[in-house]
Amino acid sequence: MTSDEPPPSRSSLRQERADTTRRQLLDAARDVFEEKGYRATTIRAITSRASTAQGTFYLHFENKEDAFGQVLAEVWQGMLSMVDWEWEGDPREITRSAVQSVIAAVAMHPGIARALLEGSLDNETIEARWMASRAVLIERIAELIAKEQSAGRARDLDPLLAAHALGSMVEWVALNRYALAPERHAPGVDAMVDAVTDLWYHAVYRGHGSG
Amino acid sequence: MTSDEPPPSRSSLRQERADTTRRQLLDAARDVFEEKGYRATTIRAITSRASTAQGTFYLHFENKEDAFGQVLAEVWQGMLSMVDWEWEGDPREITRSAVQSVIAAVAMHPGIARALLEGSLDNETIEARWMASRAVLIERIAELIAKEQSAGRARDLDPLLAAHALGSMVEWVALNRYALAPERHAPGVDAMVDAVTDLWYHAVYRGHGSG
Amino acid sequence: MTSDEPPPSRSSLRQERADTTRRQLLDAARDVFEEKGYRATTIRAITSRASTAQGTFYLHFENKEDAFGQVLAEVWQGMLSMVDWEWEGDPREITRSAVQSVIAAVAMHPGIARALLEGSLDNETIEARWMASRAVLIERIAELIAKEQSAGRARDLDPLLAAHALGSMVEWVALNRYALAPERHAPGVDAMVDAVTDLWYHAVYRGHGSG
Amino acid sequence: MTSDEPPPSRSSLRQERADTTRRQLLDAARDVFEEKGYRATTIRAITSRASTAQGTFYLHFENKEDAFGQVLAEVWQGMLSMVDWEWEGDPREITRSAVQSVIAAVAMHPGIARALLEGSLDNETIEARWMASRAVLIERIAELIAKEQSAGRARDLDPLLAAHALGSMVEWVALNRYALAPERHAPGVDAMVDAVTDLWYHAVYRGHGSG
DNA sequence: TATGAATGAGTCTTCATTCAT
DNA sequence: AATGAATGAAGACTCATTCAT
Repeated sequence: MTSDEPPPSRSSLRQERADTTRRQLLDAARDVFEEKGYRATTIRAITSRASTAQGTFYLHFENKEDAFGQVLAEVWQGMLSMVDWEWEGDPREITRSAVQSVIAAVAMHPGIARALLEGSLDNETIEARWMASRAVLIERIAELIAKEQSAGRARDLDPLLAAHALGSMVEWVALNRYALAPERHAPGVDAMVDAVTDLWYHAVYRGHGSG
Repeated sequence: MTSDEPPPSRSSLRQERADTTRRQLLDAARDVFEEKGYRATTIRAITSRASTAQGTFYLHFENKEDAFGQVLAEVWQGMLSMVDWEWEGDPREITRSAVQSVIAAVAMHPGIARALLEGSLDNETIEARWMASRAVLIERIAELIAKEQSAGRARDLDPLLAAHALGSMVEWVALNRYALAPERHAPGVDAMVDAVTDLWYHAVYRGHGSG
Repeated sequence: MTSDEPPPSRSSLRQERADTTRRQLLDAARDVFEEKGYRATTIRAITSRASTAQGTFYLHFENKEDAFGQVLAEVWQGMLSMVDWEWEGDPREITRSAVQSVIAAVAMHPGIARALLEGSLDNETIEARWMASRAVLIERIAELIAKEQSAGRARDLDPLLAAHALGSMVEWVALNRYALAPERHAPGVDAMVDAVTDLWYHAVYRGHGSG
Repeated sequence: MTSDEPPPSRSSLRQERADTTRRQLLDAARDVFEEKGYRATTIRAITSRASTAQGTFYLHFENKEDAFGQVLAEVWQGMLSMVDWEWEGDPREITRSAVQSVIAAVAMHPGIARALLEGSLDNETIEARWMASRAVLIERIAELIAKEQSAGRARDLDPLLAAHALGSMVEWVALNRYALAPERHAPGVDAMVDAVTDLWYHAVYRGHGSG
């Protein structure tokens, strides 16, 4: 009682309960989206896995789209932190780190990545969110290219168009190899990262002797 | 048509009718898929546009997936013929032609391209077909790279992995820019083709002075 | 076969079937609306009573509102034909006939009348339909009053306002006595008609000695 | 308030709190019923407007029906006091006053009036309350008519039936014009009151020359 | 071959009410 | 007295597919 923590108020206890429920729902949602994809995921499946009444879902989310958004935010959180590249240092390493981040993120949550694709085709809000997210990434790539051009290291190409193309390359390679047709025995993440990094590097950087 | 043909048997007449109906359905299906996408397309919408009864659809197609497959076969036909690149000549021109083919094909049938993506996420058969189709394309790219390597023009890289990455780049750029979010004021096809070709070329070919 | 009737075409046979189904649904809808009112009536209740699948309902009606509209049209049909008064003859008889028509119509289908009231409060389309229907009736009453004024028989009063008030009187008496609170032992239709007619007559017509 | 009162006991303080809460809820309920009508009013909307938890509602009311009843009691209170006509004086003025009271009451709380109608169709208890309330009013009208008949002023008609009809006329005119379809450019309250009064008067009172 | 009426499974969402704290 | 999280029942509507004619 003399400690600097306030006694747990009535509301904080309830809050704790609510948070638990919310977490159960969010975890369940993540799992179901991962397994079933966006459209095939039903509210009932989520609440059922979370051992909750259906109505409880709507206490914590507006609707399926909202729940997916929150699941994405969490997974994205991890992905974005990975994407928080070091922009300083060896160009090749920077490139590699960027490529690695994206591919690893998709490889880690292939079902969610696939659901994102599916959700975007089904729901304009999800599409808009994703496109906005992509735009940020591409913008950063464009900035990197521009900076390297200023330093005389990168070739003379339109930074934004190049960023679009290179970002697309990484993204689609990742989605195709790890989120679509996952039955194929894809090459390991590392080999893929190496190959893509190599292409990216030579596409952007100038004169490297013989390659 | 005048006399040297046997009088059309009853069955051939019937066959002719059936072919007409089939064609109407196929045209209608193509249009509706283009407009609505895969999931949003209903059998009723197709038969309605074809001025046919709903049941008639099932005389000519097994189900929606089958109809989409047949639509795709026709459109693909056109797309693949465009992809029938000239593999001889100036490497840069070969590259450009390949890039151009893919982007133009998507730009010409954006709705179908989007529906293909959507259908693949919804239906394993469609996904498998697409993946098979992709594999052919990628295989050809890999062969091209290998050949250029033999000729000493291309750098030393894994042809298949590189083909995957480069094919993905072109494909996803095309889909993103022309089939998804088409409201964005995308750069013209030509500018995009130039930019992608340039990246591809420098990524693959060796030593080009300063770039 | 030699008669002038065409042999029943395939479609007419099917049409007949469809008409039967439609009739079953319409009858069922009328009964359920009559029993349960507007809101409490569910599609399932209707199709269940009609021994039909739920989907079949939507083959014949757009939705509940539409079905109610069609039920109303039939019942209304009967009511309107009753309301197709003779506008010539003894003023008192005209008045009586009008009053009688409305009250009898409600007394004959009290549940539907109640459902109409309920539906109007729930659904703007239904409300609009009813209001339009009322407007016609009131307009006719107003015309009658105006005519009687021209003939020097009716008092000098605003025909439209009077029509509103008198129409409301009949309508609400009917609804209250026969559609709401039907548990009360209401006076017989005839006594009510007499009383209302008498009030109406004296309210409108001029100088009748002592009454 | 200053000193001659005993110090408020803990329970009376609590009571005071409760009364405040109750009042907030009642005010909120009145406002929401007025705005949304009976069915569309949710407990959540009421407690939300009252800045109260949902559970609190059930400490003060049994359910929605009960809350509406209490709201009605308050509003009715006001309405009934208006209906506390002067039963002495010029017959025409008495009539006018009665008509005016009803119409003004509805015009003052159109939403509540509409909700009453709606609630009556939804809930037997509300319907019974209303019917009981109506009965009192009609009874008084009947008494007035009987009295006027004794005085030789009113015509020879069944007082109760006439009261039903005349009460209905006023009530339904008011509800229609001011609580339902309020978008119509209704005639002003005064014009309507005049017209209805005029009809009522001539319907009931005897021999007034030419009108 | 063509018809089109019939089927019925499947899903989101709202809301009055309860109850542990 | 107050809280507010949790409950779970209830209902409209779509659509791929079948089948008797």
